[in-house]
Amino acid sequence: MFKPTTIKDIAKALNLSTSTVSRALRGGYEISEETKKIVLEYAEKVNFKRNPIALSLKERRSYSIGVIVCEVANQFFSQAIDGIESVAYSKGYHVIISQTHDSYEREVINVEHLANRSVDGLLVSLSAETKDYSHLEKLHDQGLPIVFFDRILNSMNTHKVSSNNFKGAFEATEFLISKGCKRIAHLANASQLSITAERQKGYEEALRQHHIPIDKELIKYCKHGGRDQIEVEIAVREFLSHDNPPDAIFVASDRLSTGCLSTMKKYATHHHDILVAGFSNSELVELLNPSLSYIRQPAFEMGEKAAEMLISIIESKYPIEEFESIMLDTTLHPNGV
Amino acid sequence: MFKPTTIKDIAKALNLSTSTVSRALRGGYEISEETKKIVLEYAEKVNFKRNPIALSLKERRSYSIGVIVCEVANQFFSQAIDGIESVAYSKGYHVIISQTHDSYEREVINVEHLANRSVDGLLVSLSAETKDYSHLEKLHDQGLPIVFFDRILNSMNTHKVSSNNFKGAFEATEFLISKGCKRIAHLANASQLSITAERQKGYEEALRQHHIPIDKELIKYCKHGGRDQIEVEIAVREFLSHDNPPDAIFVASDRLSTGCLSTMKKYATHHHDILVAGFSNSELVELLNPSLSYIRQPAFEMGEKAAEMLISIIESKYPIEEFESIMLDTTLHPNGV
DNA sequence: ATCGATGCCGGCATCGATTGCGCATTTTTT
DNA sequence: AAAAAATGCGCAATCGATGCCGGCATCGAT
Repeated sequence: MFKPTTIKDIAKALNLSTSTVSRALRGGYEISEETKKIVLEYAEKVNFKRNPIALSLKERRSYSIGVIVCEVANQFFSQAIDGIESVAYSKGYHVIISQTHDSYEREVINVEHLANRSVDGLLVSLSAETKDYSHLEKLHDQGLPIVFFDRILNSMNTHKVSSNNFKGAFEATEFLISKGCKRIAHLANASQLSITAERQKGYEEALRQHHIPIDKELIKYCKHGGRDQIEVEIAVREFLSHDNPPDAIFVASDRLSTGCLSTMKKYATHHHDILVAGFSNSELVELLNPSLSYIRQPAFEMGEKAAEMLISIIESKYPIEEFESIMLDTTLHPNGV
Repeated sequence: MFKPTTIKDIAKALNLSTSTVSRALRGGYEISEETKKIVLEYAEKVNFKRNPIALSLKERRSYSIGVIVCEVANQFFSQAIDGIESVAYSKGYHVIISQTHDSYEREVINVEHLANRSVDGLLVSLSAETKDYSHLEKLHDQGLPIVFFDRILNSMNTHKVSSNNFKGAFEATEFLISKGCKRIAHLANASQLSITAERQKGYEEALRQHHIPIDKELIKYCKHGGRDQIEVEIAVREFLSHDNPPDAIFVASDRLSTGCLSTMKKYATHHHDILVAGFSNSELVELLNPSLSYIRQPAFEMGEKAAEMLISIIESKYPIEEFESIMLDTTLHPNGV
């Protein structure tokens, strides 16, 4: 069937040994200019490409990095992936993308799959459901380079890239307060995620500084990250049907933001009275109705940084001792009213 | 660094040969139950996983399939990828995703990259810029299985999956006519794409059947598929500033649809007088303002079908002679007015 | 008792590319 | 002119897993 030319074919055709061909093809300090020219020309002619799989076996590495995200349909992640790819390609690495759909089982399967010597390192943003991290810790202990981005595992000693979630949440909440809102609800992601805790702290701190009491009934978590629309819908409808309903909602993530708006449009007759601000990297935000004030994360840059860090670990000669945590700033985009 | 246990390590530890261990690990009809048990237990204990790279080298295949799309941020493609993955995983294949960003150069690089014996087959949706298909034809001639979906290359003799673009376009245009529109513009994708031609035919046929003259000035192509927002903006602004401007726009693809709406919101003071209908698989469509009537493609199913077809070619013992072209129906979702 | 049949397992080559070592020549040095 | 150095290239091992072939023992049959 599909059978590309190998170094052996060239050797046979040119009546040389495979070693000579191999050396002629790369550097080749020990090969005469003449032979080198013959080999290179012939290789070009038969469109020779070295077999990366054979190389991986020999070199015990694959020049590819694995990316674990909840889903590529999420614009934050697709932008981050663009950043990852731009760095990876420029350094000669493949990128293999794997989606967890915020499921713990899928995360375990995908991580094991990728780790098994087919990637040189892993870029991970945790699934919303994940509470047990042993699948990652085991691999990391065995020496597989791992860098976290966005949804971080604080307890693991490695590089991490995140955005300033506390500040982003704080600014968004303060913006809602500045618009006169007094009862601000918080629609949050799964409680075990790093981003959830950080964003909730920012939200609470803003309320505190403006002397607005924190009402636990106005904070709801989506433990599957809004994997099913219904999960978001239930939470938002509880807000809406509250005896003393909120006059604003601060939403902690992309998927939840749009889910929240859909629900409001569907069920709230008076939805223009409720301001919504949330994290979103969607390019369609400005076209939404009800409108959404949004906090944007520098997804592309986060991807770039994470990929650079991972590749630096992979290519480091010695075990890394000192690990970095990078935090990038978000931007607030007010909208509506 | 990262060094997983190999079959050799097990052999040494158990004082057996590698062949025995190998056979004990899989079926092993020639190995005594006793040795088999010892090997399996030890393998389990040291968490042995066979090295897929070594296997790929030996078997001359990788159990992975490559997917070439313009970008994963596009919901149509991310949904198609979900379909592809669901089939691929269930049959034991990896999925490697590669983005062209509608650039011809990137397509060539990515295709070559994947083809080089690291994938067993390719699932391709052409880039908007691509006019020369030799990079794909060469590989196909060499025997690499290729299946097209969505953006098809008609001249290549292989399986193809598309949606009924003609019918979808026809219905959307007819819908606009039924709403009383008389001057319906068409914002199209790159002219060499299969979907562009099919959708344009549907549009023109609807006009013809309703005795509306076809005005070539009301048809504009985006030859980079709307890779840059500015490309769409220029086209739409030309529509808007026309002496006799359109009262509706039929848009041929997802990215163009949203780009069109943005531009209208930005520049058209009277944008509510212009109806817009277009292809879109975005989950946010219902929340858009200006509103959009949309044609939805069965992206997930298209991905499933394409993956099934590709895997059937890969696993077929004999060269396939008869190729299929599958066409799935779209659905129209009217909105606004 | 000898031969054949089986059961169980090890040796070796293989997939494609790389590389240390070593063997020829040729060129340079003394 | 003889010794030393340099040049150009081939042999064989290696990476991990597999599978053909062949060896050795045990058993039953003739």
